[in-house]
Amino acid sequence: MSSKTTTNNMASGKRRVTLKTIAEMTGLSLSTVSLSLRGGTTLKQETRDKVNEAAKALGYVPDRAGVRLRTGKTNVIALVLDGSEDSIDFARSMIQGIGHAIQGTRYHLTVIPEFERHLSTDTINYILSNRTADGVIITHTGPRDPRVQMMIDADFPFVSHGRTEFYTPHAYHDFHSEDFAALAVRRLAGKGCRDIMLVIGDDSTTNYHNIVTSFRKEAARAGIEARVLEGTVKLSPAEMRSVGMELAAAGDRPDGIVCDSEMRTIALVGGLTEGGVTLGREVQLIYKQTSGILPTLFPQMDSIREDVFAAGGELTRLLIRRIDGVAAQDLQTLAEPQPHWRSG
Amino acid sequence: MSSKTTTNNMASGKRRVTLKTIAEMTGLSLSTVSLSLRGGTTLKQETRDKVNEAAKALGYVPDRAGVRLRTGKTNVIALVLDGSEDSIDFARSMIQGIGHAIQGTRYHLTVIPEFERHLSTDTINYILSNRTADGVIITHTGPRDPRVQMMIDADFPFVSHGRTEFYTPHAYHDFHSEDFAALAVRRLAGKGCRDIMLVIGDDSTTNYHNIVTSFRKEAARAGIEARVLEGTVKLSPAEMRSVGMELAAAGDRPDGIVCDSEMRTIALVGGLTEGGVTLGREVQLIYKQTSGILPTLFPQMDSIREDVFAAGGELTRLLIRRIDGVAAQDLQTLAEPQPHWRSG
DNA sequence: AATTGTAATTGCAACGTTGCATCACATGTG
DNA sequence: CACATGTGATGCAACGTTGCAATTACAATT
Repeated sequence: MSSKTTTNNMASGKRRVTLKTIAEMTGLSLSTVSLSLRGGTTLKQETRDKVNEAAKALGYVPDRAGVRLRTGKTNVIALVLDGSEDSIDFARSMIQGIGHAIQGTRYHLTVIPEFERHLSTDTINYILSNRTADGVIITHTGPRDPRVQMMIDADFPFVSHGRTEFYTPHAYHDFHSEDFAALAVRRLAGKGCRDIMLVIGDDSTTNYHNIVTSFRKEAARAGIEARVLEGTVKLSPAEMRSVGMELAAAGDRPDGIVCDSEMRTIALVGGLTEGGVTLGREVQLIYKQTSGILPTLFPQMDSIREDVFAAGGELTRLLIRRIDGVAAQDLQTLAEPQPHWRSG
Repeated sequence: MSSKTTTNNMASGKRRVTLKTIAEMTGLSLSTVSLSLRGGTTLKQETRDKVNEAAKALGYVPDRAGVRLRTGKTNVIALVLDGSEDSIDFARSMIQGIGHAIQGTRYHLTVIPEFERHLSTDTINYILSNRTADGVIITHTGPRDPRVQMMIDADFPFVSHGRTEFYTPHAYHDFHSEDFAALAVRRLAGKGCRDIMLVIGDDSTTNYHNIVTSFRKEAARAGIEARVLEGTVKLSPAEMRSVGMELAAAGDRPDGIVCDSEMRTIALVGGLTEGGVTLGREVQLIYKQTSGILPTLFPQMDSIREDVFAAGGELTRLLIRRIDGVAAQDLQTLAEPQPHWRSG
């Protein structure tokens, strides 16, 4: 139809399909095509059909750079990936969850790994100044997390896996750690434990405080002894293992243990076993489970599960709504712990 | 200084720093600033200093959308994340490795999780047609991987974690599986094993074939019996566990086992142990280790390590050089397995 | 004084998109 | 008939960047 090709570089085979291509094909103007594709209601139905048809036939997909330059929207969400190894396969599950929730949307996921312990705002700062993404997901949130503070101040959309103590509300999705601790304590008490111990690591997170508090409260309510073994976050697996051995040998050995991390559970169980303790007999142990590996390894042991895949999905949905302007206080959800009791 | 503000939207506090900002500040033209920042050699040294100074003072960072629109370069590399769970923490290590190698470059990382088994070219197709990234990293490569074929055909920069059997060379970084198998067999033979078994999963990967072949060859050379337990990829951990129990009870029980996956190792060891076998006594076992968890769990057991973090870094460096135009056949490297023998 | 040569700088168009302001045209109203 | 109204469609500028063609500045040569 068209007699003169404009500035097509036909050299490289097929040219990229843009609004212009559709315009040329339909005989409409570029503006009309653009308007139509975005659902302009002032257009004739016939026109809109024609455009949609051509777009589909040509396999048109809007150029991200063009949109981004014009609108400022990156259509990207960023995951700041904590370097901690406490939960096995946490990263994969989280990413899969986000990826699943992202399907069919215009969003892409970029992952920014964190190397130093997450006290730093460097990464967030980078994201904000580079306009890397429209929104951010952070994990392992602390009570007064400086990253949260920074994004609140900048009025930048984000959602945290974990709560904080800030007055200003922000979007979050969190594991209900209080219920986790309470469930675990009640279970141990129900099994006849009188002297239980909480083995817990990262005291920089809000969950740490939630768990400790709830653990103590629920033990008091059940009328049993409660101890907390803190500062295990700095211990290597080998060191954690010897902690287990020492515990096994100790005179005041607890008869029930709650462990908040899979890595520490593995090491601890290794040490206890080597120290001659039979788990489930002399000592009861309940751990927080996220990966599916531990149940394979310790099929007889009680656990309470956090579904990280689901968390990733929920975080994503919250974030997208936040980006779309929903108020932060309407975007706060908790995930209930899922107990997996093994015997009676 | 400037009397009339141009089109600044001073409403929202501070405006974005662009080339224009620097141009206004230095009194130079926009083109000059752009040229200077990209190291134009025809500029006076004085001018270049002035521009650099202003850029630093203002904290200028080039707008990705602008660059991308103009040049077609996305400055993004994409990782196609396989959904398999064989290697524990594979995803995290890989991403950390990539992230580390990316530091200081202009590249960002986007991760695209794969859900169905990786036979599909949908994801690659999406990346190619959307110009999502400048290059792609894929893992768990198969001998005639259709994804590789597709990217070769499209002449699109990529690097695979794993080799293929295609004639056309492509960039890869791979674990030296042949050496892994040979090392393991020799170790077992050296420990006195006469009847060894390879427990191996995903037969869709190239590594599968490499390992099986090398395992058989090396066993023949050592003059010992060699069996291969195939098709374990479809088994759940629980099923794998019972395989271990059956093996423990079998009359023709092997006296040495090589296992290629951490997940299967855990389940297998669980089953064998429950079946009454003492690892390291009646049966020797060597596994491929990637995560650091297994050594904690089985501190006395031999393993051969693949450093996935390092692999991620190497893949990234190869890919970037590929994007920069280096020939594919010059971008092929192998990682040597690192044996961790525990006793003598 | 005019010309040439070289070094340094700049204008312009384009990448693909969006949204506002405008326009063409047919239909209605006084 | 002049004018307003409404319906559809379009022109234009801008987002930030780059690379080429063109321009200027200025010294050196004729």
